[in-house]
Amino acid sequence: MPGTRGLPKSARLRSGAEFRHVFDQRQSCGNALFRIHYAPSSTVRLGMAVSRRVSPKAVVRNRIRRQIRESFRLVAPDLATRDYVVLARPPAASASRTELRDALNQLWQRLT
RNA sequence: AGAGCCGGCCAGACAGUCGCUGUGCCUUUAGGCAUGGAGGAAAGUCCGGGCUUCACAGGGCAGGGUGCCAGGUAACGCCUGGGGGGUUGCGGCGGAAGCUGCAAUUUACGGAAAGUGCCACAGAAAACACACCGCCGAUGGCCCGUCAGGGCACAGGCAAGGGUGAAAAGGUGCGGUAAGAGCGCACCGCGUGUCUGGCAACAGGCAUGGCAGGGCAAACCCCACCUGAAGCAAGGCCAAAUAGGGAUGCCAUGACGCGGCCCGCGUUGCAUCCGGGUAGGCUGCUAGAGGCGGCUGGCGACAGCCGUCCCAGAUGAAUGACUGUCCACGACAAAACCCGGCUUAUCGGCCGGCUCUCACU
Repeated sequence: MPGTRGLPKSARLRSGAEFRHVFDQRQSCGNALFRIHYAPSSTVRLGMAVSRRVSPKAVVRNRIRRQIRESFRLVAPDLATRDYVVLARPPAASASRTELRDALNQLWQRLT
């Protein structure tokens, strides 16, 4: 079923207001590497927050972002229709690819 | 073949599957097909431009920057070529001081006879130079001696030697002298003048002065030259919802408040239009001091001409994920308006040039 595992623009949070809305719900869960905030919505959407505080190097931040995107893309159809904001925490900067994936999958599992 | 230096280039490769994003086309509002999609430093933001808005008659000051000369460039604090100085090594000349050839390396390299300031420790003295040890004591003084002469080191002379220091009024040698001193002379160094060569920095020759004067200007400062400010979150355009502003019209010619009443003033309804402007969107946004190849000019940086190519354009922010195979097992690190430099980070590999060593013909 092609298309069901895509990640078009409509499936992403696009503005500061949308991010603020999710954070203001104060609903979240997390582990050592990530924290996921969520809020009710009509569709499943993703937002990412990987700040300079996680790592000053753009390369490292990009690597984390891409793992989040890919991980979300694969599980999105199984998730409840909500807006999610994945917040990276500083230890994520030194984690390996598989560690990042495992940590994310663990959190998605809890949210389904 | 190996080592060193310099310059240029590459930055795991290939295949499959699933994604993201720019453009074009087809179908249609969701897709399909084709094609493009991080760097040599994209980085640090240290300089220089373009572009944009604001400011601006002209001149000056302050502030900031640059600092041997010439050239290159849009411009530069960059680059190229040249000059001077320093350091090191190997030589040459000379009795020495010193001079000089080659190679490597280094240099913020205008001014210290405009002024101010600083120069620890050591040392007698650190700048109108000085006199601790020392040398002399010719001259004057004292003493001894019949004379010849000798002694003392009081006045005084000296700055050669010792010692201190990063640095002590140029160095070497000869003469000279009581001892000494550019006091005299030769050579070297330095200053001044002049001539020659060079666009110039500067170099060389000749003459001349016995010799001016410590260092620090990446201390203040002086001189010459340059310099308006802020940055794409610049700037331009479109523009909801809500609140508020302005204009016009309409209705009762109303209602409420101030007031004893009239006039008056304030508040209040509906519709249309206008301008400002927030969220948001569009633009700026990538064809350019552009890449590649060739020819010509130039020692070179670079320039001119011709041909050819189009080579990221995101915006809560794409350029990725997974699997397999192979190898020299993959570093530093990712655009955010665009260029030119500088600086810093970096696993490896390829190509060219020069020098040295070894081997072979």
